[in-house]
Order: sequence, then structure tokens, then C-alpha cells
Amino acid sequence: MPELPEVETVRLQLTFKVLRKKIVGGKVYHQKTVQHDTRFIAKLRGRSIDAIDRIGKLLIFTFTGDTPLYALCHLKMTGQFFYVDKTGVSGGGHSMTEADVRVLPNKHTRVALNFEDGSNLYFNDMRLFGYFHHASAAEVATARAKFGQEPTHDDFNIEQFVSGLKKRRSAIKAVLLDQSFVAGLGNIYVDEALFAAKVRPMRSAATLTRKEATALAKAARAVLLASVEVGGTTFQHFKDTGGENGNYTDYLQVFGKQKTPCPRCGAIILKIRVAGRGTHYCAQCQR
DNA sequence: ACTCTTGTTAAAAC
DNA sequence: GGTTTTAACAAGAG
Repeated sequence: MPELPEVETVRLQLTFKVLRKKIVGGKVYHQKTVQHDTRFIAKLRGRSIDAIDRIGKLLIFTFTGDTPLYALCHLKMTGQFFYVDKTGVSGGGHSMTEADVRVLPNKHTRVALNFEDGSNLYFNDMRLFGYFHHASAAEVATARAKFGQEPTHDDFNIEQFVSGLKKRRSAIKAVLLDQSFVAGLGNIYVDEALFAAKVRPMRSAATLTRKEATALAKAARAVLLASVEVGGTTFQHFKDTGGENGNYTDYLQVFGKQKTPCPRCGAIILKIRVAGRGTHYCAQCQR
């Protein structure tokens, strides 16, 4: 379940591994992934990736060339990028399990890009919710405009966050999941942030006190930044570009911890449904 | 066979 | 127009 820290981990690794490498070919294995663009590879041939940006959980690729060319990539639930250098070993000083390297491309590979130096980049996506398709500058701008502010930015406006909550009556969890309100949080970090701020997920957002809302803003920022530092969280599917797990899994306080003691007060962590999502919280210390 | 998993969006209600 | 809720998408795990 890639959220902001997982997508940022992928972005940083891809920037290190494939930026400015010339694309000499590739293959589309599943047309829906590229929005049925039959010229997806043809448009890339001879270009290289000039920049990889991210807003929320969306990756934005900029390619070199006389005519502007961009691509938007969303990992959704099971999207993965795997980089394999010409020796067949995953780059970046890590090693994917040997079995994985040998089977790439595998049955979940949707797009492959071949670089001039013999290395390859694979976009895998088991459940086919993700996409990796070309976009115009206007389409990129439209996509960017849909996102709210990012808690990880240095100019994250907590006052705007706090006053925004006052206008929302739905569950605070639903509001935090709304990418147009704040960008980058998903099911894992919402539960973690609410635990850190001691707020119950089902509370109507408008009922949060100024103090609670401020604590929540700071908690959201803190958990996201802490996770980026350790390469994100692997709960079910996430792997980095070298096939490695994220290490924030070791720091989770409530997500997936139902039926175990709360690390803060010892009460048993509950799992219920809020905003249509599995939700983990401590009924004793979250109010 | 059936339930559960989640990020986003379309659609409809308010 | 903004907010809210629900269903749909898809494929695998249990």
C-alpha cells in the first residue's frame, strides 16, 4: 500500500538509478497500464528521464527532448518499480532475492524500459489499478492542482489545516484520506497519526479542538518524515526499486496491531471500519 | 465458496 | 460548488 513515504522512497531511488540514462527500447505487457497508448515506447526511444517529481502519491516523469513529454505514474495498491543493471543484479548496493531477479519480467510486469547501458526498469502491478502513461504539460498541471498541501513540506500551513477541519463534518479519518485536503496520507499513516495525536478516527473532524487539530497536523508530518527516513513501510506488497522491504514496519504503533496491547497504555488495540477502511486504534488513550 | 484487503474516482444525494 | 457516502475496479490470500 504505497503512501507518500513509499512513493518518495521509489522516487529517490529512481532518481539515483535511472536519471539521464538514454532509453533505447522497452515493452508494454499490459495496455491498460499505459492508457492503451500504442506509441508509449516509441515516444520514449532516444530520450532520457530528465526529472522525477512527486505530489502526494503521484509520480511525475519529465523526459528530455525538443518537444515536451511527461508521464504520470500512480502505484495505487500494488504498483512496483524494479531496477536491474546489466549484470542482472539490482543496483544501489542492495540485492533483490536471486529468484526475483531471474524472473523479471514476470507475470505481473506491465511495462519494461531498456537503457543504453544495458540496465532495465520494470513496472510491476499485480492488481492492475496503477498506471504509467504519457501526459501533456496541461494534463500534468491539472493533476497537480487536485492535491492539497503536503504535511512533509517545510511550508506546511498548520493554521490552514486546523481551520479546514472546522468545515468538515465527516470522520477525521475520512478527511485525512482525502487527497484534496492533505496529500500523501493513506490507511497506514492516518491510523498512526491519529494514534500519535490521541484522536479517535471516527470523530467528526469539526469536533476536534484547536489543540487536537494542531497535534494531529504535527503527528502527520512526523510519521511521514520518519517513515521516509527508513524507506517506508512494507505491510503487504511494497518493495523498493531493489526489491527490499521498507523498515518503518518495525515502528508501527497501531496499524495491523489489533488484539495486541497498546504500546502507550496497555489496553487492547481494536480494529473496526471507519470511512470504509480497516481502522486500528486504542479506545483508552485515543479520545 | 466466501470474505477481506486498499487508492482513487464516478455517481448520486444533499 | 462543495461535501459526503457508496460502489466499482482487480486479483490474490486465507
